[in-house]
Amino acid sequence: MPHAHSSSAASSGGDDLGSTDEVKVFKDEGDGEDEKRSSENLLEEKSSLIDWTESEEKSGEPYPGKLSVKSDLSPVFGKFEPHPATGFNMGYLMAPYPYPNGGAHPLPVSMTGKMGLPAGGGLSLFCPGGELGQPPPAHMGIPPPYQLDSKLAAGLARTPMYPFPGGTYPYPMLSPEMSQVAASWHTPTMYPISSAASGFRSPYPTSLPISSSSLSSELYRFSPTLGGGLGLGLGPALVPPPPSKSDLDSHHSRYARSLEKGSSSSSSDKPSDSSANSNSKEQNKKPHIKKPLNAFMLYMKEMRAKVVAECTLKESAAINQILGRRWHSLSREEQAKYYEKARQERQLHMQLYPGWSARDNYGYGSKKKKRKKDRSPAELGGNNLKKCRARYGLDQQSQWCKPCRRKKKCVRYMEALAAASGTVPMPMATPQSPCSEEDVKLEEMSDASSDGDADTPLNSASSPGALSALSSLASPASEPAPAPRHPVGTNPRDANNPLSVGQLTSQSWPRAAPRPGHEVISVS
DNA sequence: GCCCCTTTGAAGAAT
DNA sequence: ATTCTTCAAAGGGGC
Repeated sequence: MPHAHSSSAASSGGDDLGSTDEVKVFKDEGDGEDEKRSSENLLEEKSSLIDWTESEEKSGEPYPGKLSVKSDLSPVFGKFEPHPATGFNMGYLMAPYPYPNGGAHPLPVSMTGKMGLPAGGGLSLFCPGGELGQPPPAHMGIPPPYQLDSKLAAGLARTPMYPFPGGTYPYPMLSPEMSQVAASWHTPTMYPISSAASGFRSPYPTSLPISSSSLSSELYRFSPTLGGGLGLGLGPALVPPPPSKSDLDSHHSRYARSLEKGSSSSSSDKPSDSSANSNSKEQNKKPHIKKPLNAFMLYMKEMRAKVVAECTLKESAAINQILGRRWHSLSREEQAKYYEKARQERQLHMQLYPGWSARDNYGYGSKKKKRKKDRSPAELGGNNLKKCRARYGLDQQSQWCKPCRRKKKCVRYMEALAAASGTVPMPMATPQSPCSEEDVKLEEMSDASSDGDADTPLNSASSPGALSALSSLASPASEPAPAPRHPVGTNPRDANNPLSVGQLTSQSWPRAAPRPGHEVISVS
């Protein structure tokens, strides 16, 4: 699997370009020692964050009613200042992290001119209003439950939400209001039992007896499709938007419908408990108890519409990249809110569906998804690479590049990469490059969703040459080798380290790690 | 209409 | 114990 490969490749050094999120955390660029230390601090802090919430839970206060701010805030977080708006958007190539040193400025607008990229003319920005990695100011509070029609959102004026002048960030990371916001954080849940039902302070006591009958009635009563029920005043995770067409396929709606049709089966029953003789179609429509949302999912759900409204992007894949970036730029407290939320979601889920297991959902759907390792290379994108090569007349040695995944010759990518790395612009910019601005933009949107990662050298250590070739462009040879991805005790898979940044098996595009003084830019 | 993409995190499966 | 895989949401896009 590319995941594993990329992991080893990263640790083997020399592929800064192939850096993924976690590499960024442990990246050794710039002030190697300091940043490494900062990265370690970040993980330590995040780990302690979870330990902290877990300890609260263990102490019998699953919902303490407050989410106090730790006093010993890490300098890491203090240093984490989301980078301000950049007028040069890499789209899929955007790095999700702010500059840990806090002193780096993003690519100045003037840079676009230096790179031969119009600042606002031919270069259409995905997010003209500002840098997408910006988390909302804490004082803006929690956005209301929204389910903006993306089309409608697209038509909205692109007024910058955070029209901060370049290089500035107008609000402190740890505003005094943050703790208030955190303190008032309700723990909305995606499950149709309201915290209001059992009290605010401890809505989901572990001792809460959940009988099938009572639970069923509760679920029916609070079904999202039944007019809100006790969902009033609750957050977006608990109060789904009015059912849309797509919602009809959602778990909530399916589940609600199943309840409405008849509560013949206990709501706590697993879906697999229903008749095995049902035809496949019906089976597919069986109540499907979905996994509880993790912290990032909750964050995504909440922030997606906002990002969509800010950007011209519509593709969820691109939006998710932005959200991932924002996620990493969130402050400790802001993330803590979502981790706490997610923890309670899990807790409630466990109570609602005691026998449920994540494996119950394996293969859910019309047909079981093929496991990636069982897929053929073609299924994993090999054909796409071939098609892409044919399309642009590239030779067999051609490698994907990001964001267009076409070839290293991609002018825009190389320019952006060179600019981001501070190196001399590449001599790759050939007139016959297929990457026109519009082309790149379109390709970003299409190619990114049309090929797998198995045959994506940039995403795989199977092509160290391509990686090193590109990384050499982004990284001066004098730079130290990347630090280990996962220092001892920081394995992101470690159950005790749910706050790990990135994922060992990240399927993300490798990103060019930002350097102090350079913003990772985007070509669109 | 199904599946992919893309993100992070959780959890189960596999090694 | 570690690594790998799947699934959560979302919706455009490919086939």
